[in-house]
Amino acid sequence: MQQLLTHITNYAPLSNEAQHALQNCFEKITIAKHEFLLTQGQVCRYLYFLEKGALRGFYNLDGKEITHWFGFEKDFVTSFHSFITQEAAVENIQLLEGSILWAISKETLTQLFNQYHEIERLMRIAYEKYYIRLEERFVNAQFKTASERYENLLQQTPHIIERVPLGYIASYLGISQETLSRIRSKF
Amino acid sequence: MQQLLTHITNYAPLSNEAQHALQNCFEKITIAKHEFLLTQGQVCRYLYFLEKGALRGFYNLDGKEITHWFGFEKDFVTSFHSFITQEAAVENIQLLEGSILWAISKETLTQLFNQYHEIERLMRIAYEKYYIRLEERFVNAQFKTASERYENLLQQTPHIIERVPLGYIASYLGISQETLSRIRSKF
DNA sequence: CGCCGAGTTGAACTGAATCAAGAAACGTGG
DNA sequence: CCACGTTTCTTGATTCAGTTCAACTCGGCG
Repeated sequence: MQQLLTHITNYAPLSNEAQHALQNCFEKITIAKHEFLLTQGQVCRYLYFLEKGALRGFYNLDGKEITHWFGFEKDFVTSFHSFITQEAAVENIQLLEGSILWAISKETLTQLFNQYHEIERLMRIAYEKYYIRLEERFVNAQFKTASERYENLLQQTPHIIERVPLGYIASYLGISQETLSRIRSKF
Repeated sequence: MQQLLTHITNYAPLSNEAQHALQNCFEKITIAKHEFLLTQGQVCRYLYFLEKGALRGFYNLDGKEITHWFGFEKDFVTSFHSFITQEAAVENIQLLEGSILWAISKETLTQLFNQYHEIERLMRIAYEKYYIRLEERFVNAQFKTASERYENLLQQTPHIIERVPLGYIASYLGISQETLSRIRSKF
């Protein structure tokens, strides 16, 4: 929990009251490897902070699993589309490792927004960061080659190779597992 | 200006005071076709609301112009990365038609955030919408074929064909102009 | 020991890029 | 209002990155 607070106060300072309110509203969750945090068709009611562990978001396309994001330590994770719109999710969120998470429901978060301007500000700033990250990934996906994307990934999250099966990484990069294997064999 | 207010109060309701404050802080701008709103290397200080007209964001890669977004009526436009971080922009924003815009500076917006919780909320909600939009585009870019992406675009913004040169659209879709031409010849 | 999932390797195929040339549309000045 | 150059769009031939399908290797585990 301390990790969560220090992480978010990096985004913006928070008064003691607001910190306490947050502390009371997040609920600790521990889940085992391979379990699901969310399956398609459900409405995603929670925003999660990942304290320890790893997970992936994926959806099914023509009978194939498409992994389109990973979550690691200190990431906020949720099915953004479903969480924001409260519509049924098209994606699944699955644990890649046993993990410790902190969860807050959409309703609770909305109440906190009403009570504390500074918490809503925090969220606004978090969205800014996440928007920029996504924009970068988008540009990479559309305008870089498979090898460039792989090298990029290695620089940004070198540890990912040891923690995530190659098939998922290939899917994340938008290439087939065979192609990733060939890219790797050429260093 | 009325258009701007009705558009944003669709996102979230605003008190009269907040609406007045906003009205006083946006500045009207009219610019001619082909002119630039921003060129790479500059810091983007403004968030714009596009009342009438069209524009594109593009950057240079290996001597080629890559158009990666368009703005039309009722869009908020800016170089998000540069506006958020206040670092030098990598992209250019150019007018595709003579346009009417409303501009607000980052400093002024920040002041409004401090004064009006509800305006910061509005921005938080705007980011949510824009995040979802970008996420959708990302998934399309990575996992759909060129023709599917073109058909998608036609459904979402059918008018785009008459207003934007095909070369820019091809670039936006992440394909070459020749390929787009061939896709079109097959309806 | 033999199975199973994860990763690698090979060969044939394909969607889209590139290079090159031509056709159509557009705008500006005489 | 036409003539000319420029920009925009199309068409064809070739090339290439990455997919697909299929077989094979390797390490772990019941």
